[in-house]
Parts: sequence; C-alpha cells; structure tokens
Amino acid sequence: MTGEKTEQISLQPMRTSVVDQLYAALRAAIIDNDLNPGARISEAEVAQRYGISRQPVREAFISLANEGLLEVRPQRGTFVAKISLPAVMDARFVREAVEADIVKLLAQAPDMALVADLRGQLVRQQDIVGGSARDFMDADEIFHRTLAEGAGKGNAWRVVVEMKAQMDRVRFLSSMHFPVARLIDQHRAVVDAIAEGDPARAESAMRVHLQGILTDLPVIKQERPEYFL
Amino acid sequence: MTGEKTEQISLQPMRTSVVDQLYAALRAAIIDNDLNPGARISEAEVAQRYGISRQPVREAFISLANEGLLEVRPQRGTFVAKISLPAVMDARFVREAVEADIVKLLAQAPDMALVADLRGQLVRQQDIVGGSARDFMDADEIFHRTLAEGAGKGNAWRVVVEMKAQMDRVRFLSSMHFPVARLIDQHRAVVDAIAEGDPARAESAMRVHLQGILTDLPVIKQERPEYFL
DNA sequence: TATACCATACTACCATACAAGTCAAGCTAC
DNA sequence: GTAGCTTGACTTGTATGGTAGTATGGTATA
Repeated sequence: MTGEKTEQISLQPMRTSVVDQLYAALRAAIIDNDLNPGARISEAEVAQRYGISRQPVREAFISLANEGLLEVRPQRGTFVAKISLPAVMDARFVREAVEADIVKLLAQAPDMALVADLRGQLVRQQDIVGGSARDFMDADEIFHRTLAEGAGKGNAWRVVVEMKAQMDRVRFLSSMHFPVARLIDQHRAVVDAIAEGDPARAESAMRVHLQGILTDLPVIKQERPEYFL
Repeated sequence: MTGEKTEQISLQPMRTSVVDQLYAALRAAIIDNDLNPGARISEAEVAQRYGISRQPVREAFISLANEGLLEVRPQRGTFVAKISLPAVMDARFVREAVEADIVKLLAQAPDMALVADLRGQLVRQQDIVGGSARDFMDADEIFHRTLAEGAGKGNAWRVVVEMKAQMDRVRFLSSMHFPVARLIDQHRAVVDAIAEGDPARAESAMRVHLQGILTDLPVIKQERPEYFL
C-alpha cells in the first residue's frame, strides 16, 4: 500500500552493508516515533521504498525484532511493537541497576581527568537548556556513555543502549518538554559525588535521576492508549 | 570441507520455524563448547549438514552474532567468537548489578510462597551434588529465573540470559568441577536473607555468589590461550 | 437477515541464483 | 631467486522465484 509515492529513499553507495544502514534508519524512525507503535510495515513495502530487495529488509527486521522494537507474526505481517508497560519498566530497572553500580565504581576510585571531562559536559548541557529536545537527548546519551566507559565497562554500555531504546521511545511521545534544568542538576549531583569519592551518594544520585525519567508514563498511556499493548 | 560425512541432521517438521530451531541448536553447541571458540563455521557448510538452504542459516547467524557468540567477517567467513575477557567480566558485572537489585526487591516484601518454592529447589539441588555438571547448571538457571520472575522482572531476566551465555561458555571450559556444595550454601544464604526481609544481606549474598563464579578464569586462559582474543 | 463457505490477495518463509569481495597458490617477468 | 601479477576457489551479500499459511470480502444458502 502507499502504492503511489515511490519516493525511493536512497542509501549510501555501500560504505557499510545495506542491512546495517537500513537497520539504523528503521531503528531511529521507531525510536523517534516516526513509525508509530502498532503500525504495519511489510518486507516488500520497505524493500520497494528503499529500492532494495526483500532479503536485506528481512535481515534488518530480525535484529529489530530481537530488540523488541518490531513484532513479526509469521504469514500475517510485521508491525512496530506496541509499548509494553512491564517491558519499559523492566528496562528502566535494568538500566538503574547497571548505572548505579557503574557510578559506585567510579566514586570508589575517582579519576579527576574524567571528572573534568564530565564537568565540561555539564557546561555544554547548560547551553542547550532552551534548545531542542533532540539535542539534549544526544548530550544526555554522551554523558551516560562517558560514565560507563570511564568505569571501564564499555561492553556493559551495550546493554544500557538496548534498554534506553525502549525508554526513549516513550519519552519522545511525551510532548518533549522534560525538565532539562532539573536533569542537569541531577547529572551534577552524580559528578560531585564521584569527585568527592562518595559511592553511596553517587549511587543514590543516579537512582534518583533514572527513577524520575518515566514519571509521566501513565499520562502518556492515557493520552495514546492505542500505542500500548 | 568435511566433504565426506553428510550426516544430514534432521530438524523437526516445522513445529517452529527452521531458523528458530537452528538458532537454538547452534547456541547450545557454542555454549557447551561443542563448537570451539575461533572455529570456522560457514553458512554453506551448516546448510548442507542440516539439509536446508543457506538463507535460514544466515538468519540464525545474525541473531547469534548480535549476542556476541559468532563473528561474521564479510566476504571472509564466520567464526565462533573467541572469548573476550573484558566482555565476559562486563557480562558478570551487569548480571551482578541486576540480580542484586532483584533480591533486594524480594527482601523488601518477602513472599513466603516464593520462599517455600525456593527452599524446595534447594533440597533438589542437594540431590544433584554428586551428579553431572549439566544437571546442576540447569537447576541453577531455574533458581535464578525463579528469583527474577518472583520479583516481577521477567523481562529483565532476558538480559541476564544473554549475560549468562557468555559466562556459561567459560564455565564449561573449566573441566566441570565447580564447588556445587558451596554454591548451594550461597543460594541458601540468599533465600534466608529474603525470608527474613533483610535487603542488604540479600544483596550482599547475591553479589558474593556471582563474584565467586569466574575465579578460575585466569587459569582457563592460561590452559587454552587459543580460545581467547 | 444471518451464517457458512470459498476465491483471492495478501503475508512471511525458504530455496535458488547471481554478484562482489578476499585470499592464496602458482605463474611470469625481471 | 624474488617481487608482483593473475587466476580461481572460496567467502558472505543481495536479488528473485516459489510455497504455505492467513485475513478478507463476496456469494450462496438456510
């Protein structure tokens, strides 16, 4: 369907494989809610839209389904996964557990070079305060990744990324005005606790930060029940 | 390669998809070290062995590569992933963080029916003491999954499963004589702390339990350096 | 009018064919 | 003898064809 507009979105000429490019494009589209939860998205349709064959599309679908972003029902169709409240809450739970332990680790042996880097990021985050939600989300992701890599847990970050995908998808539904200033304050609290070598306070600050992220989830579910399972 | 013995391993006649069956079979083979780290494993070869076409094999490979169990190098070949020490240690780190929070949650609101279930499992674990490593690993997995599901974190368990795969692969290399009796004692300590509603002790017991799992990893790496990255 | 049935147009699944990159053995030129 | 090229046998990546299962809408029947 959408049989008229064959707008032939073009992919880069093979710097990386077609599958990888398509995977990234679809993943971003789903998280940004450019593709709405529950939307149908068949292999053939996507293949035609991107001017490629069905096989790479299918392979991109597999990875997205494994991440819980697509649901493929054999012989029936493939759909953007509806948002499951338990799944999102569990993703937040996992992320909190992992990042709490990461900052605990950092505070046990404070690295002042890392702290300086983080403080620099805080300043740059302040500059975004009036800016776009997208820009802040990017800065936020860099901040959290810096913590993980600073603790030498780069592989653990991969898990957080997967959990974050579930969470971000919901956040992008919530009309985009999260309290940037407060979030930055929470970031600062984490950094300060690390700098002072106070693991308990660092952990607590991170938990508070991550627990506050999905507070308006019930509201969103009431506003858009059709997006939820 | 292995051109003679085409022993045609047969898959079930389509109760579930060919891809899913093959995925499970290969995953088990890798974790059990039936397929050694670094071993070559081409799409065509596996397809022939199972009497199916290359496409389903390829799709199973994608999922296994996403889990870090295979490494596919374009135009070069596909290999069982060598064991990366940082990756394994980070997997343990993530698992500890998640399961520590799970038992903390359970101890905050002890469910005596769950405790009874767990105590029953402890008894059954005792019966295995002289038995096979495989049997104990299965019982161990059930125990940990019961904790996760008891805390209402069934989705979080999916993450643990992925981390466990990395860890179990190493454990199966270590000549199989882990101290079963001690591990059961540690399980009991967790259950007791939950029953008594002591979150701090439950957390601590779980962390001790999981930290003790990979102690002989350096020994294994010395014994079989060719399996490591 | 309500319901069982059936043709048809989808879907994802699997098989097969072709394309393109990689690597190593062996030949050629020097 | 050796460096460098050619060639061919691999590999995974992509395209296309055919199959079986599913939903849907129209039609005949009670």
